[in-house]
Amino acid sequence: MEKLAALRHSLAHILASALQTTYPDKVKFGTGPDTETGFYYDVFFDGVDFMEKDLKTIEKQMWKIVNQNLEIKYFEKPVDQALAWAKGSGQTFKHELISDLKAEGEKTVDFYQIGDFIDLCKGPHLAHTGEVPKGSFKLTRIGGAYWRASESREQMTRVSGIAFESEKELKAYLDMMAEAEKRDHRKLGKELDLFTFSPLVGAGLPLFTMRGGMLRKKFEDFSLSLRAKAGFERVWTPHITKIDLYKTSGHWDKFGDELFMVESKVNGEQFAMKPMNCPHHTQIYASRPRSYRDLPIRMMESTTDYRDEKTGELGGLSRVRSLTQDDSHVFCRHEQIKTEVSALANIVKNFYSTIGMNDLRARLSYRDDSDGYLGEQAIWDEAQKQIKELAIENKLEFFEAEGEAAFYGPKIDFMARDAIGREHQVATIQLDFVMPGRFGLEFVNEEGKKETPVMIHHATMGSTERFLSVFIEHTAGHFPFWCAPEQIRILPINDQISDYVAKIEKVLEETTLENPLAHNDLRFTVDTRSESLGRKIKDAIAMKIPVVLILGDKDKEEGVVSIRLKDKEEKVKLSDLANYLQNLK
RNA sequence: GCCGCGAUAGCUCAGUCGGUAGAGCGCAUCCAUGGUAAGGAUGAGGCCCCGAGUUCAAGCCUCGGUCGUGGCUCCA
Repeated sequence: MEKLAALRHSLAHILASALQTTYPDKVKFGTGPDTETGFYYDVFFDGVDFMEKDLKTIEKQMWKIVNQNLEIKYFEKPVDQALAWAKGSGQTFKHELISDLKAEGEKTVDFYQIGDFIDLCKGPHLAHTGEVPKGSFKLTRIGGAYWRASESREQMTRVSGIAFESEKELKAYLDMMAEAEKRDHRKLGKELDLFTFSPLVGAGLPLFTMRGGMLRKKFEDFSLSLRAKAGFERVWTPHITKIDLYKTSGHWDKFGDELFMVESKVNGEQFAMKPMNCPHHTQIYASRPRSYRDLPIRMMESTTDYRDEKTGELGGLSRVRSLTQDDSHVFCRHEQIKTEVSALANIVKNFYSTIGMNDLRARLSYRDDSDGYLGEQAIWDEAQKQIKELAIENKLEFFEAEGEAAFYGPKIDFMARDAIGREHQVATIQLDFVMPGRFGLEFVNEEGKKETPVMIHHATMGSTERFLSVFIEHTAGHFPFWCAPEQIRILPINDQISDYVAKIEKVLEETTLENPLAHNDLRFTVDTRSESLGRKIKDAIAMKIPVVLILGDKDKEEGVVSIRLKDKEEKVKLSDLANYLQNLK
């Protein structure tokens, strides 16, 4: 790993050196670290339009440096000399970095030199540029990046590359990326006719087609049914609200800019489109006096929220402005937290193992020292301690992350690994000791005294839209039988067997699946187009229909249907067809 | 929101020097009635994203907007 880091680190310097040679006096360098897959360098181009097509030239120049097998020389400079160097060479960003080092009390600064190119850096580095293995790296893209990751600072150009220890590994990575591109849910959404966007409707506002609508419904129903079994009851809340609700909850201060506003034409009254549901749910809780005997109270909903996300952040279904949450809230006593969180963790495990995403990790998301969190530190400390205990008790594979908490409490965020090894954040369980107090929620305890309940927030899929983007890419659009919008397609070979087709259709119509996931009537179509069988099969495969029934004269004579699944073909007797379908996964 | 890139038929895309537009697939009609990944013929289909500007003339050049996209920042 150390070796790989040195390689990538050195490549960042070689990249910078190549840029320096190609654009003398026109580049100012920011920082150039190694990354999980390669390296990048943030540079400021002065009067140069650096374009994607220029990457090839730079890459060639980099290989030139590699082939010269230059020594990568380490030396130290006293901090003031380093500052003088930065000033003299016009490297204003480097100057800023060195100034900060000086302010931190550093006496000397580490440098590495490749040929004429000097850069401050801690290393590690290769000893010579010639150690870069043949075919081990590639410049991939350019993008924008803020200097020091701050929106208020200069825009740099980030030149990124990928690098591995061998050409073979590089190729494997490129293959993985190509596979990811093939599975891109935006592409599949179009090809499989699942969802669309319209410029007339607006950015980040997906429209689900008939097929996509069915897919959504299957998952929303599944999520609701799992929670119903755990004692959750359905509520319903309106999509707009007076902003007072969010002023009370704290969302107004934190997310006010991202609220869509609606104004009454009658009296000018302002309403906000709801960006989340917890505050509404508190008002259901608050609608009547609650006794400790009523707790825990478990509410669930599958409902659409609206967030005015910055346009640059929208993308496919991953980040939208209308997002549907399979949202749940538990109101309970402190001593009930364990049981409730465990039940929710089980729902999450059950949901993801059922759909074949078994590789789940939990991220325990804690607060950091920054502002913007509500509630006292002592309460947070207790909540974070509990979260960790719960993760251990529930045997979750977890890691801890500071600065990832919600503003009202710590979270257990679940990350699922998909079929090509990428991790996606999906479910969440959040402890909230803040919001109930802000809304003055209470219940009467055994002694007749008032107590404040704890709130537990949970979403199994997170947002339906984002979840579907993950699931589409996980399955590459090969949906399991239970949720496929079109489960079965019948392909008659000619027009003369329509009586036999009708017979099969009747069987399908009369079959109700008993599988709890697919508890419903079968969704099937008949391809009656006057096309060749080859064509019909090709089209059915293109649409990734899980079960294709081929019917011709021979099948009719034998009283069978020819079934074509993704990976096998078989013949099934007409009398066994219903049973066969019951057992499909 | 910021830094780039892009938008041409339903889809994927080509369009040279500024001179009013093309392919493949899909679609429609007809023929062919077929056995496991493209049968044949014919035809329809264009506000070249929108709005200004430059020009005798704009798909092409300039500016603004919309939408998409690669990054950054943000994410209840």
